[in-house]
Amino acid sequence: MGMFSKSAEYAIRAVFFIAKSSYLDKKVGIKEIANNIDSPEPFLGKILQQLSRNGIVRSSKGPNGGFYLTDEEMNKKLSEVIKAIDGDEIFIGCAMGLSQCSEEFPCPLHGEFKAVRAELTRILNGVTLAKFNDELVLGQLKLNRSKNS
Amino acid sequence: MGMFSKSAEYAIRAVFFIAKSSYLDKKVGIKEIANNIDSPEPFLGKILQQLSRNGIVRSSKGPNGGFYLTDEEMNKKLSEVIKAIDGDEIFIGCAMGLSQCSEEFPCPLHGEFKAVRAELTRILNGVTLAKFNDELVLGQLKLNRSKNS
DNA sequence: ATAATAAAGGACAAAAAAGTCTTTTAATAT
DNA sequence: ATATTAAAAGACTTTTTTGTCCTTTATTAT
Repeated sequence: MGMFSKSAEYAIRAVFFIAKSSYLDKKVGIKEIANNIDSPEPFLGKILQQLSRNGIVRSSKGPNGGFYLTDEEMNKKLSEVIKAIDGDEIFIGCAMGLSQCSEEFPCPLHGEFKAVRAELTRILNGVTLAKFNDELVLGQLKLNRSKNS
Repeated sequence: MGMFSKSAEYAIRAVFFIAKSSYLDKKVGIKEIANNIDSPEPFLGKILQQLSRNGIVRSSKGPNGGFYLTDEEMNKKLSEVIKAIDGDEIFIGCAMGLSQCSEEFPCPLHGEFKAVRAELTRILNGVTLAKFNDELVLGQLKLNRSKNS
């Protein structure tokens, strides 16, 4: 695995895609999202449910329904997206997996990993969903695996 | 999960413990390691096998056998331990899981995550197994979950 | 009201990670 | 040589993660 779980990776891509659509006041369905971010459709459904329950995205049922973001969600940090899916272990946990590791009783790597976690936190707190929308809307960035740039 | 897999966490703790024993020219068996780092004994065996195959630790069979490190292994970087178990995805992979993400065709988070990965790499390359031995041998650091400091 | 649409929810299946058990191989002490 | 010790190897089980499918609920257009 990479830095995050597969679910969290899908979540990030999905949220960016929804943000892009919301920019045009357009709700998007699971199918369209899945097609655009290369994710299995039913599995993505589960992830979107979680994001919805955690207030990261909004949804409406029925015809013309789908997922969307309001200004409120646009200002969510990427760290909140990650936490909604993977929890906060990556932000606070001990690198060696020692539950009793703390400032008071630091593990051998505690000091070193503080820097890594701080950098990770700083960056993921600094990125809001709105922040990338311009680039995404301009088409300079892509969320899927298509070959042609 | 945290930053690394459970297996990698056990591996780091085990390698530090073996380093500490090797400092005293003492080989250690799976059972003793497992007891001291809070890991399931047979599972740890598998992990030590992998570390051995990858040249991170040495082992000898038979009476008075066990795991140990020579000066050569003492100079291994922590990043090599992680890579032996988890592979190198965490050091090179795209945060969003996009396989085609690259310098040329960066994903929306590419630039931001470069900094995180660089910091992670810098730290894990900077830590050799020998480096922590003094502290460990002096007993200032611990590798298990025991309550009394 | 009714039909159509789309997310929510729950039960299930497959794959991967984590963990266990037993047998084999290599080393060493007697 | 033989018994003993300890890692290596392989087969297996459990748990977690990932992924699928089917039914229900809510919304909207007619």
